[in-house]
Amino acid sequence: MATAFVHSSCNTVSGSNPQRRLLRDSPAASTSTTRRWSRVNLASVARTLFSLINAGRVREAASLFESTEKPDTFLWNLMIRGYANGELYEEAVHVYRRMQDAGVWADHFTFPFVIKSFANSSSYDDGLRVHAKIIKVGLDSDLFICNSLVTMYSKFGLLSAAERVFYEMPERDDVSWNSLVDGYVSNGEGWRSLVCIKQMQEAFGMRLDWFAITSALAACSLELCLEQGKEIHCHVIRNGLEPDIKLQTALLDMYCKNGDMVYAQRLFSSMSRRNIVTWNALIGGYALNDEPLQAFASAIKMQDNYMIPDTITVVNLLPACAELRSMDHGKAIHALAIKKGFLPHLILETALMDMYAKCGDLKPSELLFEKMTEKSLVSWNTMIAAYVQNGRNLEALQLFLHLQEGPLGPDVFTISSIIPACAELASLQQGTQIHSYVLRAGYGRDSVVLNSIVNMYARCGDLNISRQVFDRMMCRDLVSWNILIMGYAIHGHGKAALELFSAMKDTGLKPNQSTFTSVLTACSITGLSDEGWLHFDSMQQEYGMSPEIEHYGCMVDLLGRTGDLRAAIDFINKMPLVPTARIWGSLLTAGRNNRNIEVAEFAAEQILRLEHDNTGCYVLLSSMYADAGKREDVDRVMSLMRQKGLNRTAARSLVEFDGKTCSFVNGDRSHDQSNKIHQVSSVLSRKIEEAACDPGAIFDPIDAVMKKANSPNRHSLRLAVIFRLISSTVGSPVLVKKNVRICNHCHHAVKLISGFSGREIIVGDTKIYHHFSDGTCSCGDYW
DNA sequence: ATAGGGTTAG
Repeated sequence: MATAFVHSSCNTVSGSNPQRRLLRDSPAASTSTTRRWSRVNLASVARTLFSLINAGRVREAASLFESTEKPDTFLWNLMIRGYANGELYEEAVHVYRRMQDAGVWADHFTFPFVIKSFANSSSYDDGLRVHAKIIKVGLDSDLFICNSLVTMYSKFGLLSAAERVFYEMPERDDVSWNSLVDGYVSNGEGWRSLVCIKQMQEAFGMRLDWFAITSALAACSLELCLEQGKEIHCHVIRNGLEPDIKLQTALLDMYCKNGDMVYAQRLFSSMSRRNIVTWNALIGGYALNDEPLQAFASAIKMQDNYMIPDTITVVNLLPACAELRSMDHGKAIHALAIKKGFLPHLILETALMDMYAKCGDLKPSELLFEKMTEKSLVSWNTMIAAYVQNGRNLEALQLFLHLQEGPLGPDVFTISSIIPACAELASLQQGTQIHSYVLRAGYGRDSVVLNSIVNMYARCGDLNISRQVFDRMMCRDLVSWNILIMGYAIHGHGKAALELFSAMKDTGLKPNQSTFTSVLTACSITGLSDEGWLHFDSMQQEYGMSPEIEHYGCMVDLLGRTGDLRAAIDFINKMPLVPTARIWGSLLTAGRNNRNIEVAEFAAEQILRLEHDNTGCYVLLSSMYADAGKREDVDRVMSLMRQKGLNRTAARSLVEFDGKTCSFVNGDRSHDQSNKIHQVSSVLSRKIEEAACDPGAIFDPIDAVMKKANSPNRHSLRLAVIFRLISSTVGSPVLVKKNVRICNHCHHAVKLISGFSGREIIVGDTKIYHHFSDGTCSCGDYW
């Protein structure tokens, strides 16, 4: 052994560089006696250092190493290995640098440790440099080095580089294959890893070992291949592979991820030993598969078995709290995590943010997010999604813009949260920018993302672009069609929507429940009565579907639209489903539009029986009374609402200007141009009164009762429309988005304004889009 | 002496 050390030391020290020899061989050390003594000394140091490193005693090894004069390659390698195996990668790299500075040559033993250190400290540039060096010194065909490089590149996410090393290496062993397979799995490429495994088995006749099996199981979890996962399970049993606790847990996890909790539970019961990881996998499985109670039960059972919950247990339980919408459970777990000292922890904090948001409380989420010392893209995505889920679209958009100021770039998750926010806000400019980002970032083939973009353009009032994106999609799925049909429906293009529906059927796609929601919505909004009934029947007769509450709602809307309120009530009474507030809401609207107060009162009664806090219902009823001149009833309804401690939803109108969303409330004076807006509003109001057909102009008790700020002249919609009219190019359409439905007064006023200004004005409310032009509206005054 | 992933957030 000692000779080998001396040999490698000679290799390193002497070489053929006279200058190096000159530098290293100082006159004092060049006598033959000193050299012999130092060889003996080096050999004994090597033996001690070797056993210290193997025992994991790196610090002691380091002090011995530092006191050693002129350590040889072997000693340097030992130190680098000691640090790398102790996960002290910075130190390992530091030692490697000192080794280079000392002029000692790195060999085929050195590089695997160095590569590992760069790989695990995400030192991308250093990793590439060391690869170049390896090629330069001619070690690029070494099996161990190449295997390490494959792992390094896949840890960097550079799969094509990993593949290149793999395919160019002169010989490959099982570690080479397993490293590549793992590279695919850990980069989310489940399919490619399964293909690779098949190849190594079939084309190269290799046996799958423990590592290959665990990778294959992870791939089956990723791609939801339950059948292949089961095959691997059989393979384990058939080939008599000793299923150790890790392998069994990997199997358990595969069943959990594939949603087969029955099998997972069976496997779990059959296990002779279980550790914390096993329990965590089971708990995570129940939480993932919407069995929150089972998740909690398992956590309790786990503790009965003397297992102490760890960070991962807590992370796995949080989605169960979210699923139950139980803040109490969530808070208790949060408290436990604090008590146990699990925080701060990036993943745990992110999971907590998500839990609070899903339980409907954004405050704790925001606090957690602000205070996080380290934020990953997932943290940002979670917070953005939290805002969107809770209807706080403006904040979501602000946070999204804030994210882009930093080093992190939005990914598909970010995009699929933020696009619906743009749709809700009708932020066409923002949405368009994000669309172009999607194309640049290469997410333009993701059908989920594209579908949300088609929807976004439709909700931003641009049906043409929406259609264009749809037409250019590589593969349109059922959702794409449903979205586009709905887009045409809400803009009042019922005929076009129905044409799309038949085009969809021509492609061989089978409609689902959502398709019929889109189709029936199209019929009801456009008043296509015969077609509506035809499709309502065909959905049952031809497709064997049972209509859901939404479909019945559309039919009530349709009946209301044709003015047959008696038939609408009969239809509701004969429905096989229990009518919900949504159904009575359609009847209420029908009553309002047909000016039938009795029907409206009846519908409102039903709604308030189900939803005592439905403010929209009070408001609509009171406005009907107002229009009918029933002052006492207005007072009665409004005071009833106040008694219940309810406030009417603050009406808001949004417009986008210069890429920013501007929000207006009734009587708003907060805007830069408020003075001008109000001046124009007064002028227009006079013109509208002169036109003398405002239904509210003759007698308007609401105006009398409410403060002046609440007069229809000051409604948020009018302010928003005027702002947009005076601040945009002549001739371009005006788009306003509202959070409540348009009132009669505004509808009438905007019709006239579109005539006065010669501009197209599009107003999206919570249900439909009104296209005003030349003094008329696309909804035909029924909404 | 050298290369290796059981459970964790959207």
